[in-house]
Amino acid sequence: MATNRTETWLRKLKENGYRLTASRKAVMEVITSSQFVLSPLQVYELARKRYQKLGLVTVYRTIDKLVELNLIQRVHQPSGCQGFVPASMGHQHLLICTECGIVSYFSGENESINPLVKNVENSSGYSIKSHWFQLFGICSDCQIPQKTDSTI
Amino acid sequence: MATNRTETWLRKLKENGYRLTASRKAVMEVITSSQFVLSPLQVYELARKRYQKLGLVTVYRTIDKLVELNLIQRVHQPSGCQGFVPASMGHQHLLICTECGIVSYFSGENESINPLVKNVENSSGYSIKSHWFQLFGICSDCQIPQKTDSTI
DNA sequence: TTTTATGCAAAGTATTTGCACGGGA
DNA sequence: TCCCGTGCAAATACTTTGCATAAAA
Repeated sequence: MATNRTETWLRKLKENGYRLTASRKAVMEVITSSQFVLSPLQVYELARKRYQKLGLVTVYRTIDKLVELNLIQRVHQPSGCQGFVPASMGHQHLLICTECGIVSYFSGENESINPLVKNVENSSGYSIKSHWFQLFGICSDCQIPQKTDSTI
Repeated sequence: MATNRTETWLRKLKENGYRLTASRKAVMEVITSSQFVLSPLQVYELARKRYQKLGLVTVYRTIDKLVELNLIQRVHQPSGCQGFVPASMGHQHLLICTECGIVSYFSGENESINPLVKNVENSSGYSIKSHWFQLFGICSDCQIPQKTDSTI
């Protein structure tokens, strides 16, 4: 079942002259509907449940396109950076649970980050183009000892 | 020539029961004396100028040890995360020039980041364990059009 | 002398490319 | 029909492991 987000994505693909194929649909639906960081291999395994003939290579190629269209983003973590999540709308930052891997977004530009960036810009002489800000922690569900595992 | 930092590193290696070898010295001196993010392969190439017999495998193994001893840290960038720089003392953040790759450090905890982290912690219910904050921009040297390239 | 560290070769992973076929538009 | 997209196989990184030798302590 395609979510609203998938619809949007499919439209955006079309707008950019890409074809709508079963493979792409399967890959998009998997990433769209996941709250967790997924590696290409995980995407492949999950998407094959929706479209048996899918190949891993196509997953890589589709991921490239989705990144290019700014529909998904690569997530960097201490454990590696081969994971992807849907791109947040506007500029948002990631909050990642190191227990279950669930990802949420937050923003905090004006109040805190922008002034700091300005400070650094002034004192360093750099022209600052972008920033990364990510938080790692334990989500409320994972703080309850009994419930540590998760499904995608 | 060994810098002061290299001396410190060699001492720390010794303290932790590791042997001081020509290979390790070469690797450490290269990373210590570079202002730039270096990949294992780059470290290998540079360190071989100091110690011809060095093997790439030893570079990987030495990097592991240096990370473990908290003497170097992995740097995450949009282009990938196989680079390393000396670990900053205390908790600092990275400012990376996307033109020449030079890395510098800044701090900005109390004034801005801590309150934001607290906010997110309260509103999300997460127990936040760590954060990443990195800035990307163009350093003052690279802002002068004539001088864009760099050497390591 | 003892034991760690090294370098080489080989084995794993992860990702990309070449190419003929299949399926969207 | 036309041509993009696909899957397979192979190629290419990148990194780790096994093992006999070299070298630090």
